[in-house]
Amino acid sequence: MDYQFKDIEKKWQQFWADNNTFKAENNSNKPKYYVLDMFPYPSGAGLHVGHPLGYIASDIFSRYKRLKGFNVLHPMGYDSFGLPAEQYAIQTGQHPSVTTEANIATYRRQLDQIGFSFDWSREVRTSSPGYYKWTQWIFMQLFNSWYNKDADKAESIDNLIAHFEKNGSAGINAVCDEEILTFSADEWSAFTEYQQQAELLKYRLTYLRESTVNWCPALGTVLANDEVKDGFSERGGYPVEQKKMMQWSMRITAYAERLLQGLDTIDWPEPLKEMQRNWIGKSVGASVKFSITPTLSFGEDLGGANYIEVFTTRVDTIFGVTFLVIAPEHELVQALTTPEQQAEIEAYITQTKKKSELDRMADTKTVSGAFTGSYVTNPLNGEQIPVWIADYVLAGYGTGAVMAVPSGDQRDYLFAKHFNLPIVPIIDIQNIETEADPTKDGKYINSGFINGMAYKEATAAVITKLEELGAGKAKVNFRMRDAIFGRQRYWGEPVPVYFKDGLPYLIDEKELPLVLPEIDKYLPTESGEPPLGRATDWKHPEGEYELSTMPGWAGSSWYWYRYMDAQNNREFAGKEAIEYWKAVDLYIGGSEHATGHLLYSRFWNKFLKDMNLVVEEEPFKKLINQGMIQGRSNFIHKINYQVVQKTSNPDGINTKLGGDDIVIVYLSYDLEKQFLNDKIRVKKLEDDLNLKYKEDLDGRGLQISLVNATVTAWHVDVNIVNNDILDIAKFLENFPKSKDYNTEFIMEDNKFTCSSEVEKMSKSKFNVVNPDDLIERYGADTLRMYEMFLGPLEQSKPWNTNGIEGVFKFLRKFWRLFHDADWNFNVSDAEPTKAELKSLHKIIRKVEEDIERFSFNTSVSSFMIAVNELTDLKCDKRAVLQDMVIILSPYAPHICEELWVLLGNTAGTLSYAPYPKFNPDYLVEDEFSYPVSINGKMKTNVNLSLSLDTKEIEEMILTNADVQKYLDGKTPKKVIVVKGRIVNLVV
RNA sequence: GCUCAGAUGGUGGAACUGGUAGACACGCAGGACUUAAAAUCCUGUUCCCGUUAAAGGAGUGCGGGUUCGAUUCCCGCUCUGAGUACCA
Repeated sequence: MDYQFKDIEKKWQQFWADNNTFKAENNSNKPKYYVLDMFPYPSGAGLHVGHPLGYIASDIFSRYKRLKGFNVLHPMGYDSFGLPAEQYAIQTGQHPSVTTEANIATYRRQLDQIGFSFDWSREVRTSSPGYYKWTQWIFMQLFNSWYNKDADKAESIDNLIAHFEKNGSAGINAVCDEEILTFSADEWSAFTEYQQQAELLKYRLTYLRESTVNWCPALGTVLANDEVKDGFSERGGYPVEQKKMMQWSMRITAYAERLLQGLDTIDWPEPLKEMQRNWIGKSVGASVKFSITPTLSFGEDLGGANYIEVFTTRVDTIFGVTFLVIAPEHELVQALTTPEQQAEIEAYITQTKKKSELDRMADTKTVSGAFTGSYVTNPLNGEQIPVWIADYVLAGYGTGAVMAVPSGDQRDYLFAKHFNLPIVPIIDIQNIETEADPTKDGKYINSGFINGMAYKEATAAVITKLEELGAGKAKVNFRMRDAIFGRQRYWGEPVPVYFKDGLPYLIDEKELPLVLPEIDKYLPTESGEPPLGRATDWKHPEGEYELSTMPGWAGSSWYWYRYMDAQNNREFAGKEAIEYWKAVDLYIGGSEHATGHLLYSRFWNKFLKDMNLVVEEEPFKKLINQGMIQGRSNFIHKINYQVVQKTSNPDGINTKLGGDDIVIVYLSYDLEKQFLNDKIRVKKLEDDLNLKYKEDLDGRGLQISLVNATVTAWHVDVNIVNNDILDIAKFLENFPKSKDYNTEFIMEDNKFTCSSEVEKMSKSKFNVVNPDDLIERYGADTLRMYEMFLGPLEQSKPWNTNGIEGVFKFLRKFWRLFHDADWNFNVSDAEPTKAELKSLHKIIRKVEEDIERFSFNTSVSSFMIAVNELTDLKCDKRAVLQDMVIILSPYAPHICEELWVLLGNTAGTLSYAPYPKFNPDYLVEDEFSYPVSINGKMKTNVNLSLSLDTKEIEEMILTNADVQKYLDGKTPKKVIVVKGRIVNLVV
């Protein structure tokens, strides 16, 4: 029979499901291998076309690893809490769980028909109570923990309480809020319950704090920094504003250093690691205190502080400081402002506030600021330094204050120039005539005791001096902020917390899961509380439950552990399962999760490790980014002509644009250039059109004019365009507009071509290609191989189905190797020939090498070469073909299962068949065709035995008649012979 | 601005540690089969010049360099994509 992909694929998908072919055991003599895909959010649009790319790659790898004798865990699930389902619920009143369920069904159907080897018995859904019970449980562990900097790990809050009871706050080195109390053991005991809990909250790894959040009024929720792009929400593109709110936060900053260090231990793409490094943003420097010049005559209260603390990465430039700049929001601004400067400062602050965050970011060129009137003292030379405020200093970074060194920092330089502040050079080789020079080379000048020193020495000396004076110390600063962990939304995990006297308490573990309550509407309450405020009975016996829910990243920050032991209802995953699978060996997914999911997951993993709940410090040993799939749009070109009034009126010729109601004229793209410049052809077309539509035109006294005609490109559905050639019949069928109007297609040779462009894939651009359609037309095996054939996995590429025919032809050709001319299955048991074995072993080695380096596109090409060779050799030997079936099976599993059984093997054994062993003996050659180049230019080939040594080769080449011809009697100056590779003659 | 990635025929792309640039596939052109079309098969296909096959020459974004030899290594630049953005 001919290759019937539909029957074959359905049959084997059913077989795999019925026989649990890909069920992984949590125990095996085989080595383990864990292949993870980023699980999808089940959106209403169905599986996004970008998804299969990574899934196919990971599936090929999983199937390959099984053949290689590994116990492979390859699970799939759904990140099923999220905004779109809730938006839909708001519009339709339908419960998000209903939509989610329906969408999951679609996803499952789509995934199944691609033939993935997932172990579905381990499926997870973040929105099912059986799953989010453990998300809530992990939240509780975080609540019950603090970060001990001395031990450099998280510890139980009970340890901290014990310490407080015994020693008070002394000797605690914790990552905590800035304002903590200092107290003795006795004082602690004397604290009320409320005071104790309030104090402990400042240490917990998840805590409540008033923070400035990205509030999105349109979505009615708070967004994480990585969900905001240029002041707009990433999802939906609604404006985002800054708002102060009581919020749950996660003390991810406690792990900043470990998150940074850990990057060096994992095999991830360098750009991705770089993104995380930038996000963490470690800078090594020093903090310096500039004491405020005493006796503030205007008598403001400084609140105990008599200094401004700055953070700098160039403490060596401290002698070049000529002013201090603090953020307009800095807490000392009011205190520092002198009465004379009051008006100016106030005006500046008002002006800054008016500017939105967006403007402030966009407008980096204009210099602005205001003088407070106060001065501080440089701790190293006692100089009086004016204090300014300016919005280029950010309140949220460092201490919100900088020491300005205009000679070395360009922004400070511009500021100094603008406000006429002094610029002092501090390094002998510095050139500061037109701009700042941040050099670290040269020797210091104008710099007190470090004059004459070099950078390293000077930095150390300054820090030592500052420490002596108590005016500063070495300090490391991170850009990363604690992660906000709350959404004012319904469709998320409820936070397992209730409030008593305004302080949060955990619910009892026995009460988990705290199930999402039913509500009447999915909108905030009239008083502006989150949707959970609508639930009746949303109360704990001791107090009110938390009304916000967890953010999207909560459920995805630990899901790979749930796969290890998905049915466990006593633990998030059993110890044995965790100790067996340990960590993910290969993770494939998009780089868009670089600073979200992938960072939060590493954070939770490190925390779980500190709690001795998991065994690995890093969750994803190797990670590969699949490239983004862009859209490839097609355009149909329409001629915009004019319709002219036949009889001119007194004002001359009356013209109007367009004539769609008479006839729409489309121009084949390949004709466009020559056509519009060809006056004769244009005139001919004009006459033709006027003749053809004469009746209609005459009736209205009109005439078509192609003078000054232009062409406009319109998006056309890529699904009715094949290799840029439009299917006109389908076009007329699909577009109502074309049906109701007369339509002309200007073309040659019956081919109407469209132009194309790469842009974002979207419905509005008619460039969405649904994998379902391709499977219908070519089958899953073709789709799988074609997606790999497109190019390197990591590279972004437009979704273009131009070459899919070639892959389909390849599979048919492969099928034909096993069949005779009448499509009868027919293989021979004869011994394979040398040439057949050579082809086979070439591909065995090549595919193995390619898969190991994730170069799937090159192995598809190699398969084609192998099948071409075997076809030419008319190979029908079982010994060769059976091995071919095994090595091709990870790529095209359905056709291979079918052939495997036709070859007489037991159904279902292919997935665990041993991978053929490569034997180099079959590839040994005894001759090589040496390319001979002269001065590096390839001229000719000479066949020589590989047993010859260099000297003999040289002789043979020089005496070769062909080579002599090229040498033209000259003797080469130099002869380079690389055995088995090349010969190069220098003349 | 900074950081990272990339640039090879008409198109997607190949070329492992410097060693025959353009594998494989699409498209295109020509041919076979067919009443015809589709499907299938065969041949050709980097460009220029030339042609009976030839023989030349140029060529991996641009300009230099190292080397017997560079798509590959080094320096400078241009463009494209991604991330990030007054980070002190």
